[in-house]
Amino acid sequence: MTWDIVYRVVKRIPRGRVTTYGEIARFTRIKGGARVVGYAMAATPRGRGIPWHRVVGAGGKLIIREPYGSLQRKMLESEGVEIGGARISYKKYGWKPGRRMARKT
DNA sequence: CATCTGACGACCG
DNA sequence: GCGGTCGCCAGAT
Repeated sequence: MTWDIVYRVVKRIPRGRVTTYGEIARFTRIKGGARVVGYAMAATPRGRGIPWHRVVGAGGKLIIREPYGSLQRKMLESEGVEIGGARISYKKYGWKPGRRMARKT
C-alpha cells in the first residue's frame, strides 16, 4: 500500500534526526509528492513504533498543528534536537533516507 | 457512488 | 518574507 511505504522510511529515521515530507516523497518516488506523504503521516497508525515526530516540513519547519504540534516539539527536543522558534536546524539534524548518518554535529 | 478533509512544497507577485 | 495557487491520495460519512 502506498502509505505503508512512507511508514517504512519514517521508521528508519535515526534518533535525534529529522527528515522532510518532500525528502520522503522523492526517495520513495511516491506519486503526489510531499502532499501525499503528508496525508500518509496524518493517518500514521500509532502503536507501530513509527517516529512520526521526526518528520518535519521543508527546511525543518514544524507544520503539524495542535495538539500534535507541541507534542512533536517536545519529542524532538527530548531527543536532543534544538528547535529555534518554529524551525529546526535542518542542516544540522536533517537526515536523508537510504543514507547512513551523514553528519555528526 | 459523491463529497469532504487533511502532518506539503515549489512558484509567483 | 508572506499570502495565494496548484498538484495529488485514501479513509470516513
